[in-house]
Amino acid sequence: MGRAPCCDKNNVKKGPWSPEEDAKLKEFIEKHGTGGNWIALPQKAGLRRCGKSCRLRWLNYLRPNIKHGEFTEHEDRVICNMYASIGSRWSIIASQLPGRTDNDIKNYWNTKLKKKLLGSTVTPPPHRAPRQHHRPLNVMLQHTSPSPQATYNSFFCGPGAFHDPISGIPALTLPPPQDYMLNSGLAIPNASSLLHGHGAPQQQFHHHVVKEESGNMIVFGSDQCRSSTITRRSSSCS
DNA sequence: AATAGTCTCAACCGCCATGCA
DNA sequence: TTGCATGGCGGTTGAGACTAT
Repeated sequence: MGRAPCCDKNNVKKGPWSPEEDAKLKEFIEKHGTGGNWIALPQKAGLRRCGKSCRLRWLNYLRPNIKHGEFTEHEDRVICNMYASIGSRWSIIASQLPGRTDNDIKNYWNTKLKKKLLGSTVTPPPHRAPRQHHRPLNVMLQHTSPSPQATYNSFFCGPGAFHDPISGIPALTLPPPQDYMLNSGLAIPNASSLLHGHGAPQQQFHHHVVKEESGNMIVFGSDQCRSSTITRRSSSCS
């Protein structure tokens, strides 16, 4: 027996949302809220849409204070740093960028930022480990390879790791094995609260820490790479 | 101007966690 | 304790826009 569908797919409209549908959804939620039940919402709102689709549309597009368009340099840096630290946890990254959605950030990373970082000579990183979301970060990060950490290592530090296109030096390299506290105010201003938010006990954060020192960006915490720096100018994270 | 190739991003898919009966 | 319904998430897709030839 397969998994029950979340909605009657035959009676549900797919594809791009029309302005009328947008208006209906927005008006309904502004009047009544979501009612804590997205599955029932489309029927109540008179929409022939899947509840998940409504949720996504609201969160990614209709919700107030959504920011669209160009990412700022600061946002770029936050995304780079957090990706280096926690991997593709887009919702967590999005929580650090008010007005940005996880979908937005994910798209931005996949289409622009990643290319900026990797240049054209590097093979893409291996696939993530099977997803372990909703798990405490510290557990995830200490998990067996390929973990986000391993993924990150091979991504940024392994053979073919990306280099500064101008100087040719490794763009992100790492010091010898050592535990570091997640203490970079720049990297993840409230990473510890993120950990707590995921129910993790207070422990040292055994993972990469991205630090900025006088214009250089350094990532700490690998078990195979040495430290060095890159210039901000040549860093694609700028 | 036409066509092919590439890029962007909204939306969908399916998995997993959580809450509740 | 178990099973189901729902929420939330990350990965992927595909249509339309854009660019190159």
